[in-house]
Amino acid sequence: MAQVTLKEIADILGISVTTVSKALKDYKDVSEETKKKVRELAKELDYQPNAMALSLRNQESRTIGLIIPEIAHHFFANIINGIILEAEKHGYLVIILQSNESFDLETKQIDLLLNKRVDGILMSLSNETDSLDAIRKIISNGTPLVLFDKISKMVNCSKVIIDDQKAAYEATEHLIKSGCKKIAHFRGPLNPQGSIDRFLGYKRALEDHKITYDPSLVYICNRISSQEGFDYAQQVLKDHPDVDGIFCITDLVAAGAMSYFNKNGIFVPDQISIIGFSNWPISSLLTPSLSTVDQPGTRMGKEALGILVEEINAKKKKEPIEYHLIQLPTKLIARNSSKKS
Amino acid sequence: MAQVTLKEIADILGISVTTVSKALKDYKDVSEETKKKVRELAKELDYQPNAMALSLRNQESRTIGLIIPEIAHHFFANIINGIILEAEKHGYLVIILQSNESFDLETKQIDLLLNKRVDGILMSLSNETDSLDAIRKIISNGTPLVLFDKISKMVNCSKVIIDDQKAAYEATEHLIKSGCKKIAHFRGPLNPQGSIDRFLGYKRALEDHKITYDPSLVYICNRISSQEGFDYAQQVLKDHPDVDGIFCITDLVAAGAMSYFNKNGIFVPDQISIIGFSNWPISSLLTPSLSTVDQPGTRMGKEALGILVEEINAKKKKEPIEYHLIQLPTKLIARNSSKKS
DNA sequence: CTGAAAGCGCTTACAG
DNA sequence: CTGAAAGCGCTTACAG
Repeated sequence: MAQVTLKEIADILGISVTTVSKALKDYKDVSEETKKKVRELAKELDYQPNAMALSLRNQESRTIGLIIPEIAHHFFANIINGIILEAEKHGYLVIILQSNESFDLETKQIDLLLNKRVDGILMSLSNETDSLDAIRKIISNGTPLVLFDKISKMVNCSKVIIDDQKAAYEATEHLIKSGCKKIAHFRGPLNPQGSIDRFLGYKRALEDHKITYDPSLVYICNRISSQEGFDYAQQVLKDHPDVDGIFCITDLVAAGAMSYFNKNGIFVPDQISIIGFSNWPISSLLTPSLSTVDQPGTRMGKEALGILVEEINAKKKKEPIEYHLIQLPTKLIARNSSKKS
Repeated sequence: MAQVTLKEIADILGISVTTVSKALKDYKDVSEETKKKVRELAKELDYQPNAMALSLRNQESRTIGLIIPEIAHHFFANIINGIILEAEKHGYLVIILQSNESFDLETKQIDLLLNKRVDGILMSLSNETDSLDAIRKIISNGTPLVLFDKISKMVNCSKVIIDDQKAAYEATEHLIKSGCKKIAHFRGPLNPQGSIDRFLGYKRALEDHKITYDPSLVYICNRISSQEGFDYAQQVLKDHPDVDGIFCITDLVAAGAMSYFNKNGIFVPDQISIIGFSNWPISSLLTPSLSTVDQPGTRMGKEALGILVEEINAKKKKEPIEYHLIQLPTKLIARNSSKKS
């Protein structure tokens, strides 16, 4: 059977829709007796307010939109987890869209969400994103927006990120302190801020420890794949036979590199130390176990959603909105892949 | 600025809302001249129909709901990927909820989606789900429902699954053919159908190859974690020093087991062969690379969504709905962890 | 204490 | 060819 409406309850009870509505919302100007009758019947018929009607009437959809480059990705999956968890607490539902690192898709998806009249949007940018017009449209349209992880500094809104530069600095410093003298970096693409910041952290750590930065030790992983890690492992040995440490943009790349070394009798960490980034669940199970940097994905999701809800509420009350920039702490996890004996 | 409405366009042009609406929908009873004027202004003002109003008017939300036990899980993440991809093609948005393997949460989430008046629901059951009342409510409510992966045979609706029994049979047979004589099974919890079916496939493969089934070789991983794999690896060696093969419910469990063996100088595959399940992205990078069974996650998501949309359309046209049971093929992936020399 | 009316933004059967 | 009216299911200011 279809869902019950206020009108049906009103008809059965022989009263008006208005009174039913008010009774259910516990208005003080309805008699206790009427309230009781209404409540009982509503319960019996399992009345549930129609969300479509509520949205239109209240001008809020109680839904927020999320655009993310990739769902099947450990870190993002954790962020989604945090967002959904927190959204449920605040009574929001989450529509998820995947940009697949495509700028065109991302642009279309912004329109989809805007048309859907979501109450707010959470976004992590694709690597391809070069124009910010679509994103600025969200803001000029009056829809609260919070950027997380893959952000652009050029957009004026709240942001939740990790301190990539500091995290990368610590990872690189960890290799240095464990005895590495010549450290390569398998970095991410040139465009995304996070990839730039990790590179800068790497570079700064070298300089602070009086190791000359050598651009030929930096390899670009455009797809951030294990295959690239595998291939560059071979390449870096050819280019620099005396390399003794690698800082990889991601655990996946690090795992690919390690797999090459394992297959070719090069001992990790004795000959080459490796550290990754992200702390994938399986990283501790690699042989040797992979050192890495833990990123608080779930927490990032929760924080981003929390700020978004704040801004939605401020907008409703027509209060001014203050933008936040939150940097979440990361944690270095030293395992066996960087333990020089 | 807020979004433009039909009324605003009508006012500017000095015509009625009705005509604007019809012009935009290219009704034949509107003059070309009017249509042109309306279209141009609509474009200029970037008019986008209000989805809330459309939903209420058309009695469809163009939104479907998805309830899944866990998002941060490789296989499920791929399924979500497939669902979202396909949904976008059909013009549907997807609201995702995570049951976290909790029956209570799952029940609440069903209500949330029903209240939201989603056009259809996609679900994979939690391990805890023992009562099917909430799920049957979806059906009696008239909302199309498709179950995938973790299903219950007791619910009368369409289902998309893999043939777990066959896949497990093949995995076990692969170990037998590679020379294993005494094969343990690190199985999943007792309740979920998939876990039962994989166990049955294991058992049947043994019997078909004249290996006596020994219940003491079966260990239950209630949380399906790598830690359980690690612990049971130690345990099985103690209980059965001559065990020479393990079929694990999941790659994660297998990785845990392999990590124990690697740490304790037990050679995989020479002493013990291991095969997992699911083909996690990192499984090929383990040392030795992990044999496994590939499950078509993305395809499963696409199929499930395709069927759901069919049923939504059939319902709209008041056509009878025919339930499908789709079994997707899996693929055995033999790698080094099961290669006896 | 109760309810008729207006309105959220659309669509469409109907009248002119 | 155009537009007034009704209606999707609610809420709330207002009248009685």
